[in-house]
Amino acid sequence: MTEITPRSEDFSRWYTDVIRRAELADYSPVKGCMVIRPYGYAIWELIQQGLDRRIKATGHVNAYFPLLIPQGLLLKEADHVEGFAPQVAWVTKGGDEVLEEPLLVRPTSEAIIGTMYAKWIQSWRDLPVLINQWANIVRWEKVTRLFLRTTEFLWQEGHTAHETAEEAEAETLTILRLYKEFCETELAMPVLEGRKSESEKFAGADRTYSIEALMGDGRALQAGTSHNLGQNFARAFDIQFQARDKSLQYIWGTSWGVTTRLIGGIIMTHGDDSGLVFPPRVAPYQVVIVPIPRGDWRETVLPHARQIAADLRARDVRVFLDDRDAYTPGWKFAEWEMRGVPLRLEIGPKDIEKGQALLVRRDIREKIAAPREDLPGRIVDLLAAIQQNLFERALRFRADHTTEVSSYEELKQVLEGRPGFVVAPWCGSAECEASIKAETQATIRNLPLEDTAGGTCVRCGRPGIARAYFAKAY
RNA sequence: CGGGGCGUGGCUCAGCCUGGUAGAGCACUCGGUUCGGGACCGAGGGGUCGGAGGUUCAAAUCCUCUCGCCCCGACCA
Repeated sequence: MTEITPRSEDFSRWYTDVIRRAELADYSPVKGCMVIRPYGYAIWELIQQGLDRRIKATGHVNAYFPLLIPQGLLLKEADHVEGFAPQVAWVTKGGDEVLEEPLLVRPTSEAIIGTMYAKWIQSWRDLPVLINQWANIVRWEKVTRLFLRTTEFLWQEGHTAHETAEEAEAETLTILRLYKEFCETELAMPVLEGRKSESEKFAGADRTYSIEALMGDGRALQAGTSHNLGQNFARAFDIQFQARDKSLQYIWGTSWGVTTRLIGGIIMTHGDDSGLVFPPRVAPYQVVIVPIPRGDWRETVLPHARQIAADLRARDVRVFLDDRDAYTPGWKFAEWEMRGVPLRLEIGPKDIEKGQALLVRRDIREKIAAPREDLPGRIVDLLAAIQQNLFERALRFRADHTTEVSSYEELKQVLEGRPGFVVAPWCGSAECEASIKAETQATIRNLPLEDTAGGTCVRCGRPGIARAYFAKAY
């Protein structure tokens, strides 16, 4: 069996080892593209459910736009082209016919959706348009990494059109908060919400906001972005409406997305040397039942295990009954721990005698002898407790790995030693940002939403416009 | 795209330097005994050695080119 490199020894190897060993994903014959295997795809489905519910609850609807985009459409927004052109995959032939106008495989859908919005929007009465799409995207990345950066990936992308700048800004922030709440509630992954610097913002946006998580190795992961597009795409794609005052106006746009990268975030936030640790709310299996085979266990033990599984399913608990007899209980314990199942339930002759089952928590490895009566209720409570504990643990980790500094020497020193977020005043200049990046590899992850101006720039000593969160990032 | 490393049964690797009939452990299949922290015995199946070309009587091994993957940088969700 493939050994998993301990997380404490080599984080990168641990990450790829555990993904492949747990069968979340595998490399494919296509360069830069991975296969998301059933156990990994189940997590994505749970992410989709949780997110889709929230997106719809805030008034958005789903639609689907074409994968292929005519070259001419991409060219319409100058910053957008410049930002995405290096990453675009092209279709130049259909069958053996060379296309008059090449098609690009969408790296994002502003261009095609903007084009349609121009047709659909005539009046202020048509606004807002609040559409989301679940789709795949292709970006020709130089270097790929399972879940974190692959040539093709899955995501949701919201694209909205509004009557006023204020509405667009409110939408952008609504989604940012939605993402934060989702990550923290469902994934037990704390995130910092904030605004991106000019140099880090989306190609074609006025302002980009992001949520940033901290991984177990002290590097930051951008977990989601929400862009206020201003009227840039409206002008480029001629998305106009007649306003209440009869004047012709450009709409105010937003776009926002999160991707399958979130799965990488879950892995790197909660995993340990024994493998994966899944937050119950997105765990493909929340409980695995391991019956202890002794004697005629199929007659004596298995029926109890089946009954417990049925009771749990009735409470909407995702449960797997591992009754395979090719493996020993000890093997199954290790296997399901590696696969990150939050709660294991062991049941054998001894337990049946005592009218109990043995529960083992993945997060703290606590063993609990639980009486058979109201076992499902106890398990539901335990799953909630595990979810809570994982979030609090991650929050503590982030607090322990966030350092405020006031001098450049201090900033460099902290970044060399213990990784994590480093908070320091910044003057707002791209020059300081770039030189800090060049000298420390750390980038400004984002700037807090609340006004935090004050102090002097950690790099140049001019007045600070904000306390910036620096980190080495994925 | 620059620097480094690696491609040999499903996985991890040995063999390559010094060319001479492809190996190990794990995994897999079948039978049996087991099973409360990664069981054991017995019998099996499976590899044109990443690909192409070259040198040679003979290439996993030597030479050239090429493709892929991993790690570190620059770019990005």
